[in-house]
Amino acid sequence: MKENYQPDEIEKIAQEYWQQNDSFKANIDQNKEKFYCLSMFPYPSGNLHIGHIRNYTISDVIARLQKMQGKNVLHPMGWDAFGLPAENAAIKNKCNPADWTYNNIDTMKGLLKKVGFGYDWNREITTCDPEYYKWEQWFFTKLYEKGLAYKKLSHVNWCPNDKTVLANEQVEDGRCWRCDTKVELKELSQWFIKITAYAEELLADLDTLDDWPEKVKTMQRNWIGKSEGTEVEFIVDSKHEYTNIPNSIKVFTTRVDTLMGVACLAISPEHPISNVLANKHPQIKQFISDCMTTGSSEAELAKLTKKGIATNISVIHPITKASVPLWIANFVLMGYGSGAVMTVPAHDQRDFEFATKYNISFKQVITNTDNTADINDSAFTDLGILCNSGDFNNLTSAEAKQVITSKLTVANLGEKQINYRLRDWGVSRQRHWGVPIPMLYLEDGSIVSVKETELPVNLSQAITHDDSTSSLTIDENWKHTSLNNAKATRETDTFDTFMESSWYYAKYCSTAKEQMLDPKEANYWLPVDQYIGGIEHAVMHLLYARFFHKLLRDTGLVASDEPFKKLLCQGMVVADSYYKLDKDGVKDWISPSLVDKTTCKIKVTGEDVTHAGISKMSKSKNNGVDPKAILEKYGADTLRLYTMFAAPAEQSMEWSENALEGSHRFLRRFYSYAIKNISIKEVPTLDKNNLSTSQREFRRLIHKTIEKVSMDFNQRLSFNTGIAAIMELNNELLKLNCQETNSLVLAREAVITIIKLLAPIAPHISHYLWQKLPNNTTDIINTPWPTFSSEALAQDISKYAIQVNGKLRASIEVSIDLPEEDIKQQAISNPNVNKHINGKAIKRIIFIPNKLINIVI
RNA sequence: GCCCGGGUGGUGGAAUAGGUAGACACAAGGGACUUAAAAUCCCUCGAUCGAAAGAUCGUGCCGGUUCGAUUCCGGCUCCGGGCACCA
Repeated sequence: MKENYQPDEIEKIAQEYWQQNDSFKANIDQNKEKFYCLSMFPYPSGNLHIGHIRNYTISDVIARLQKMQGKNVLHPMGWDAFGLPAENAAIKNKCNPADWTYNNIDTMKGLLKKVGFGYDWNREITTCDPEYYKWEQWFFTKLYEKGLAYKKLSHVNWCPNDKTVLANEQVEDGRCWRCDTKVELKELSQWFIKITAYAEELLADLDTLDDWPEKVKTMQRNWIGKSEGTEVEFIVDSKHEYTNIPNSIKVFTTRVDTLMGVACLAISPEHPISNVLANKHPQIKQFISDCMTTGSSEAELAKLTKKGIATNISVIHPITKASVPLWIANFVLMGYGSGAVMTVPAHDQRDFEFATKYNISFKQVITNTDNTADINDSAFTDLGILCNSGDFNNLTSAEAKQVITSKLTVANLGEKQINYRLRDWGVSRQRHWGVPIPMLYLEDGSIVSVKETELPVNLSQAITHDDSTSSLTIDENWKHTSLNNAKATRETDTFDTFMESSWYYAKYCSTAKEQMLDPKEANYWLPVDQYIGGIEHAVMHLLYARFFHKLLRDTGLVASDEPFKKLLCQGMVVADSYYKLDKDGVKDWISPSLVDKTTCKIKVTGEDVTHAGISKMSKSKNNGVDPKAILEKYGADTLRLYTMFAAPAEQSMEWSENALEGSHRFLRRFYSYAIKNISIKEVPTLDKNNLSTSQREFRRLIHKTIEKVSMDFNQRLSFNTGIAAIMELNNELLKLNCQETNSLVLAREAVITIIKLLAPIAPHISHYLWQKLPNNTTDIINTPWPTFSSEALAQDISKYAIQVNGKLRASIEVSIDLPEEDIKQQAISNPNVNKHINGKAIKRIIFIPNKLINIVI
C-alpha cells in the first residue's frame, strides 16, 4: 500500500479494472429500474477543454450515483462530427475533413478515458458515419412523403467577392470574415421542415416538463411566441397603374382595438407588391436593393435604422372606408406573418418613430381612465379606453378587440387568428461537410426522394479545398445519377448539423442496424432521465430535439412525447485574461499561467501586463487551460473534484489553479488518514449505549453528512455544497482522538462513508481505497450508496437565536423537550436581551421552533 | 433592438420554504516543526469603533411589503447567454 497519495498509479489501476470488467456496459434488464444519463455530445474540434470536463463530470457523477443506488444505468458518448470547423481546417491544411475529424476524435477519446468517465463505449456514435446518417436521410424522405418537408425561397448571407454563402458567424460587422467585402442578402430555394405544424404541441408540452429549469421553458415559450389577435384585410384601391397587384393585403395584429388609428400600411421590401413597384420606379428599386445590403441575423436587422418609402398605392380602411397610404419599410419581415403590418403610431413606439420621421399624420385612439394619456413625445402603448373611434368610443381595449373582430368577421374583412413567432426550420446548407440531402431533381422538373434501397447517399470523396463552393456541386460523377433510366441530378445541399444532434440520444438506445430505431430497445431506455449541457442550447438544440422526438413518435419509432425528462444547464468556464500591447498597438494575449496575479507582471520577465477582466475561456484570449497538463500534474480525481466544487453547476465557474490545489490537498489528507485507518485489520462493533457526548456528536455528523450529501447530489444537484459537507466530516475525522475503542470504530465508519460519498466524484481514489479494505471482495461502483440512521441523527439540545426587533442579541441552547413558554422566559431573561428590551412593553413574541425567537417591543 | 439569467468579504462561493449573512475552500498575515526550503500542523481573517463585553453599518443602486428581506414586489444599473447558417 502506498503511504502517499499517487494519483497516476491508482488511477491507472482503477481504469484498467473498469476496462477489463466492461464495468459500464449497459444491457436491458427488465428487473431493474433504468436510468438514462446523457450529456450533450461534443463537436470534435480536437481540443477537450475545461467546459467539456465540467459537462461530462456532472453526468458521470450522476450516472455513478444512480448505479450505486441500484439503477440500470445507460451513460453513452459520441461525436457531433459534421460542421464548419472541419471545412475550415480542411481548407487551411489542404486535408480531408473526414481525416481531420477522425484524428480529433481519437485524441479526445483518449483524454476522456484518462479522466475516468464511465461510458458504455460499445454504443459510441459518430454522426459523419454513413451508418448513422443513412437513417437521418431515410427519415427525411418519410417527412417529405408526409408533406412535412418542402422547398421554398429563403435568404442567405452572400459574399459577392468570394461568391459564397456565409454563416452568420462568418459575417463580422456586415462584412465577409475572409475578404472584408460587404455582405448581401441572396435568395435561394431551400428545404424546410414544418416545425410550425407542431408549434402548439411544443408549447403545451412544456407544461409537462416539471424537471426542466423554468428559465429554459420561458425562453422556449417566448421563442414559439404564440399570440392571439386578428387578421385584418385591407382592400387595395383599384385606382392604380399596375398589373399583378393583389386585390387585398392581409395583416395580423394583436391590437385590433387600435384599428381606428391606422396611419398607413407597411409591407416588406420582399413583398410581391414591392417587386412590382420596383419595376416601374427606380427610387423604389434602389430602396429595395439598399435593404438587401445587410446580413440576415435578427440581431442585425433589429438594430437597423428604421426606414421606408412611400408608394402611390392606397388601401381602404375596412371600417371607415377611408384611404390609407401604403409604404414599404425595412423593419417589416417577409418571414413573419404575411409580410405586411398596419402602423398605429399613437400606440406603438416603433410606428411612432417611423411616422415622426416621415411626417405621416396620425391620431390617438386609446386613452387611460383619467384621460391623461399623452402622445406628444412617445406612443401610449398600454391597453385603455377607446377615443376618436366613432361607434367604438368608450369601449375598453378588451371589449373593442371583440367587437371590432366580430364586425370585421361579419363584413368578411377579418377574423380571429392565432399567430406564432416560430418559423419553419430551414435545413439546407450550401456546405460540403454535412449529410447530403437525399433528393433528386428529374429533367421534367419533378422532385423525388432517394429510395430506401439506395440509401445512404454517401458524401462525395472529392474535396475542393476552396471556400467558394461545396465539393458536392463540382463532383459531376456524384451529382449526376439516374432514376428508372431517367436522368437525375442530386441535391447538392447538405443538412443543418442540428439535424444530427436532434435524434442521437435515441440512436444510443438502439443497437439495431437494419432500422433507424428498434422501438423495443428505444422505449426501454427513453426518455433520457437526466440531460446535461450548456445553457447556450436552451432554445434551438433543445427545441429541435423535442420536435424530432414528436416526429419519431408519429412515425411509430418511440412511444414517449418528450425526449428529456430532467434537464440541467451548466454554466460556462471563465478565467482571467491578460494582454500587453505590441509595438503596433495590437493586443498580445498572455496566458494567465505566466502572470503573477498580484503584481500583474509576467513571472519570468517582469514585464507589465493589463488585466482584461474575466471572460469565457477561449483561444482568442489565450486564457484556456489544457486539461491534459492538469491531469498529469494533479490527476483526474483532483480535476473532477475541483470542477464540481468550485461553483454551482448552473453558474459560470472561475478557473483558479490555487483553488484546484486546495481540492488536491483535501484528497491527499483523506488518503493518508484512510490508509493508516485501513491498516488496522480488526475493528470491533460500536457499543452504542456507552458513547461519550463527543462520540455521539461525531456519529451524528457522519449520518448528517450522508443525509446532506444524498440530498445535494441526488435531488438538488448541488455538488459544491455536498462536497463541502464531505470536507467538514473529513476535518472532524482528522481531529478525532482515537484512544478509545468506540472512537476507533467511528473513525472506520467515517472512512468507509467518505469513500462511498466520494465515489461518484473521485472514483479512482475510492476504487483503490475500497479494494484495500480488509476482507473486502466487492468493488465500489457496485456498492450500495450509504443510508443514514434517524436514531443517530436524534438530538437532545436545540439552539435558538434571540432577536429584539429583528436584531440578533443572543443565542441560547435549551433542552429539546423544554416547553415553548419556558424557552421564551429564558430568552427574555438573557442579560443582553434584557438590556435591549430596556423595560419597554413587549408587543409580540415570534417563535420559530428550533430556530429563532423575535421579541417585538 | 428583443427574450432569458446573474450581481453576497481580498477571491470562488454558502444560507434548501421570508428566520442567526459569510458554511466549505482559496489568498493573505502570524506561529510550530526544519540547518534551510518544500510539505504538514495550529491561530487570525467583512468594515468601523472598543481592552473586552458589545455596538453600528453591510448581500449592485433607489424605493416598497413584513415583527424580520441576500430571499418577495416596483423602478434603475452593470455583466453574461440566446436571437433561427458557430456548435
